[in-house]
Amino acid sequence: MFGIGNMYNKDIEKIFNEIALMLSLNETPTSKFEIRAYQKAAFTIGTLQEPIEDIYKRGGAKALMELPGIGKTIAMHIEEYIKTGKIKKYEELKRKYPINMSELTSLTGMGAKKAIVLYKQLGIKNIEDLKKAIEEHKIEKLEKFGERSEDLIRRGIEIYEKSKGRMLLGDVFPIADNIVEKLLSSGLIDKIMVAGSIRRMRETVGDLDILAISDKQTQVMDFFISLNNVDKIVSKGPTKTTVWLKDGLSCDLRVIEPKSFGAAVQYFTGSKEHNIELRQIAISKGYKLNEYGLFDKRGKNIGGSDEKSIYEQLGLQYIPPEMREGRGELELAKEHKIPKIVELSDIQGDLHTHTKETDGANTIEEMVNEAKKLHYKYVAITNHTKSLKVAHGMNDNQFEEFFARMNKIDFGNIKVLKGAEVDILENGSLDLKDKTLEEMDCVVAAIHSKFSMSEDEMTVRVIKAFETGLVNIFAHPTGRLIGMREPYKINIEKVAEAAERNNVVLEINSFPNRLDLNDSNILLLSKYNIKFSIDTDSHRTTHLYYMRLGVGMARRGWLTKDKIINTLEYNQLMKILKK
DNA sequence: GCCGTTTTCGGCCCGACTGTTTTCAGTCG
Repeated sequence: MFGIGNMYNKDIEKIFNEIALMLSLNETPTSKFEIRAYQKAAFTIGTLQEPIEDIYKRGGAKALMELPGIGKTIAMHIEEYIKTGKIKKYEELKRKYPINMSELTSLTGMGAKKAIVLYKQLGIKNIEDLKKAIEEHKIEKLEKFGERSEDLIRRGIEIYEKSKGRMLLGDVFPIADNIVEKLLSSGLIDKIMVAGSIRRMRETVGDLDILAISDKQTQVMDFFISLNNVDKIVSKGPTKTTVWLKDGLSCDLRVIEPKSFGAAVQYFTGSKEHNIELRQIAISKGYKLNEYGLFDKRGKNIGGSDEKSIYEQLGLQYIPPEMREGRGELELAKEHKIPKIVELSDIQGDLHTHTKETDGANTIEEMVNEAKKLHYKYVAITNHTKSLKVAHGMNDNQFEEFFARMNKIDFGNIKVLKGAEVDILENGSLDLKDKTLEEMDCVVAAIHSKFSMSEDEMTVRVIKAFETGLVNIFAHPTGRLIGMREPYKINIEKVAEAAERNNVVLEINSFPNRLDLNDSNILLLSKYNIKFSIDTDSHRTTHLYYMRLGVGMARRGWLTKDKIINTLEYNQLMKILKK
């Protein structure tokens, strides 16, 4: 599932996006829409829940054509790629423009047209070439480029290299909070809100979108660019100012009129795909929707101050930001069938945490106290087991001793569950004696070694572990680390089937670089009758606050409270955890 | 190139800001 198979999706998505970019170079009146068609097809493929070759194998080109935005021509391209590994149309365009288009256009301010000017004038094919040209100050001498362009491209490359364009959601939150706090402290702002992908809780964030109401536009913008976190001003106007932050992230501040605030919040929260669909619904009802409001046929403003009412006026149920990804949520909203998705306040405890005994930074007392501050009813302490030597994993005796010590501690008004994050060994057995595991309240099992097995081997390994009957929760099921490590190859659907049979709960790990399962995994598995647990995998007290990230993933995966075991009261939870 | 309870042809989301210019194309979200 996450192995070779999904690579086709990524490759084809990239190829279609590149075709779109290259088509934009010799734009004729009709090709503008051809460009859009390829972009739309790329989006569809990029968000598919299963390998595209599976769809093709199942129903051929006909099945492909049932996907949104994919017609005869594009289906043929996909077929060609699956059969030959190549797409003729792409190869031809590539011969004409032999440059790394997706890499170059990922730079801020760089689109296809500028990229091709650089190629034709200086032979620049990729970011490496571009870096050299900048060092030699060749860019500023080009027509249509100036000193400022060169400067912005230089900074764009730095940011690209630092973060490959996006930062982890968990890293961006504090940055956003800090800016909001400072802006509010200026006393110039009546209302402020962070929109964009951070509001939708995407696992990585490309930039910050902050919206504010103020009658002192110029002063607000001047205050904004004077913040000490601002590295460079990209653009500055009365309604929109863009800066680069020292953290390596770009940040937009928009000052909005009160009567347009809801429309702006809706618009800048996105996603782009959601908004396009929403505008089409507006058009079908004879309205026009933009970031200033909702307008009727005569251009009369009929809404916009309040985000919720925009959805209502379009005959739609309100859609939580995390669901706004163009994945069918608008159809549900039309039928008023948007599920009541889980909220952070539903969470009653954390079932995956570590202490000093292994690789945690805090004592059990410190961890439990912090959990109490969050008003949790319970917390499970789940230290590593002996095979994980780097984390000082404990053996059976050490667990016995640790649990004996726990028995003597008065934790007060919170239940502290005895547990472990037990390694699933290469052969699918668990890293502790059955007896030790049987005595625990909460056994979390995980893969920490031998990541490079084949998909079949890994799937069998995990299912074997489930079949011991001793596993409560399967932690970070795909093993990916965002920006660092690909998921191991595993058939996650077979794992879900086994989880269903063996009453194993799948984890939604909230750690910022894990977020595993992620939203697409969750949506893919929604057809199985399984439960999830949203845990932080905390290694210090501050990590307990990552819970909101995991809840964000769950919300993006449309999960309701009843699917998540750590929303239960203690007694109910223990029934589920019983072996 | 895709698509259809307005359509198998004629539509396809829309506005702000920039740079290098003298009226706008390119880029972004």
